[in-house]
Amino acid sequence: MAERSNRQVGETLYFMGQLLEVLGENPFKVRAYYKSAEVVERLATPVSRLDEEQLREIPGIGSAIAKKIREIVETGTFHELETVRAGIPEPLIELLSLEGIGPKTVNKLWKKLNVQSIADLEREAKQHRIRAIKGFGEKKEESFLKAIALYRERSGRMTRAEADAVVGMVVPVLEPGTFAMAGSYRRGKSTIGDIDIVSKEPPSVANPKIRTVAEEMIDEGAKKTSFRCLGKRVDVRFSRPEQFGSMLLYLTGSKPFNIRMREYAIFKGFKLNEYGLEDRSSGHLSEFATEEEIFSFLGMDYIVPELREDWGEVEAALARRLPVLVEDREVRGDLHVHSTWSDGVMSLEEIARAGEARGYEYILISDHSATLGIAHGLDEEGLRKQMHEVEVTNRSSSCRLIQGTEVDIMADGTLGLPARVLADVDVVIASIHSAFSQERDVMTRRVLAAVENEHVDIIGHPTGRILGRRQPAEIDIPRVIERAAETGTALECNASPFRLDLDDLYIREATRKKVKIAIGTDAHHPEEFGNIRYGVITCRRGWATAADLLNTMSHKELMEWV
DNA sequence: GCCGTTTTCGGCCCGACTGTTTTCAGTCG
Repeated sequence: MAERSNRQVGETLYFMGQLLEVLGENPFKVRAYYKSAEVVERLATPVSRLDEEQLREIPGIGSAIAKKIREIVETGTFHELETVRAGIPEPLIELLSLEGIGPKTVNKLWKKLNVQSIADLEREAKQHRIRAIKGFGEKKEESFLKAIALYRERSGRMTRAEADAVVGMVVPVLEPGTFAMAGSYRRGKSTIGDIDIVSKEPPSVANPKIRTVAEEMIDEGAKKTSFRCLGKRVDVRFSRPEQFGSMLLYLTGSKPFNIRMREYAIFKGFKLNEYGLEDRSSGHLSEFATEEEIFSFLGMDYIVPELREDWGEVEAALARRLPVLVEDREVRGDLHVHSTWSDGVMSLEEIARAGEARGYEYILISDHSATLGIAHGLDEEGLRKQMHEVEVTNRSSSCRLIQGTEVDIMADGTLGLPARVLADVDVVIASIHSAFSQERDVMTRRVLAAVENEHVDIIGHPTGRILGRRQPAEIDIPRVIERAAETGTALECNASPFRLDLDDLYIREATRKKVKIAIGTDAHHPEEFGNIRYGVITCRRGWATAADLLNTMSHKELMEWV
């Protein structure tokens, strides 16, 4: 039987939450299902391996949901879900994806007009039958049609590069020094839903400038403005400078982190909101210009944005046991770069100059092996010629090029170059570039074979995902991490904004198991060297310290490590 | 349905904005 992935289990729990919500169930019960879904999906360990008792120990999962998870693992669903599902038309749930439509609206449309799908809603709105319902009017009909149109052309979450493009449009119209980025952008997530900004400028000053870059103003109030830019939603909250810290804390989130912080504030006798901390007995409001002052006021260490996920960081901050995360400036080199010897556009000379310009000690030249047809890879002879050119280039460069290769992990788990060649290469990255749809067991064994190969130093982009285009391959990453810990193999955090692979949760699992992480940009073009920051921030989200990375080692230490 | 630094029962974050309303419900973040 195929093992159920955490994603599948999470989606099932999430679906239950949606069904209950549309039925008008107790909102806290609904929240419990959503919360458990989220917890399961960001757990590195597969829930299918945990028994009921172990599941119950996970915060957010109680005895009822623990039982249901076991049921999902064994049967793919659970009895109560099937009972509830039978009473609701399936396409109804999709209506929840429309902007401005929540469970109450879905329920009302269903009960009053027998709307069961988006197509039904579109028809009813066009024929002006919505306005017949009490509480709904002409504007609702318009907004439903607009939401449907928007949903059909939806482009989903942004890569970090796309988000940077939106930011690049908006930021130039704002006054320098008067604003800060917030939301998932600031937290460094690998994909971004919308762009959040906190501004000290009053809306009367900022809004006219914003309109010049907005395709559409979604709403404009005295305290916030929402608009669309490059098709993406941007939210701006306005704040007085004295309250800037509270507003930034609030808008940075995450939502679970905010809830945790506000609960803790209640425990300490305060109400926490975006304006400050209000003493619950006296009503006195303390204001904070910076986030640091808020953490200090509550008696905890400062939590950097990357850690704000309610992932144990609040407890760690209270106990003053937060990790010291790796920083950009500690990175001494890039561990995955392609040259004109395979599918890159840079010569070795150009790569060395780029490395010097960035102040790097070294760059790992990791061109493809010849098995990958599309990438014009190197065979044994080509690789030996490249070794010579690397040597020559290094004579006149302060940034050392390290001879490496990115060798294919073939469908059967063997490598694309013979062992005698790999033995002569300083650093070997082994990656999967083909046969992504193998079954989980086959796929996992394939990667494990590479981990166990004595010549392999790093597993490149381990899950193979391409954000928005290709799901992660069916690989048991926790098992790969366990084995990598035993063999001393490093795992890559590929810094391409289209990959960010491994992602934060596996980085955290890997560092817990003392597996080293190698950040590589996979750069094929000179402008891609800057992507290293996406890799660093992803590692920070995975609680990685400088000691967890290969990139923080000196050239000498790195060579000793391999 | 979860959880307990105040609780094994009774809470569960907090506020902005829109549309449809004469005071609020619903949605969103």
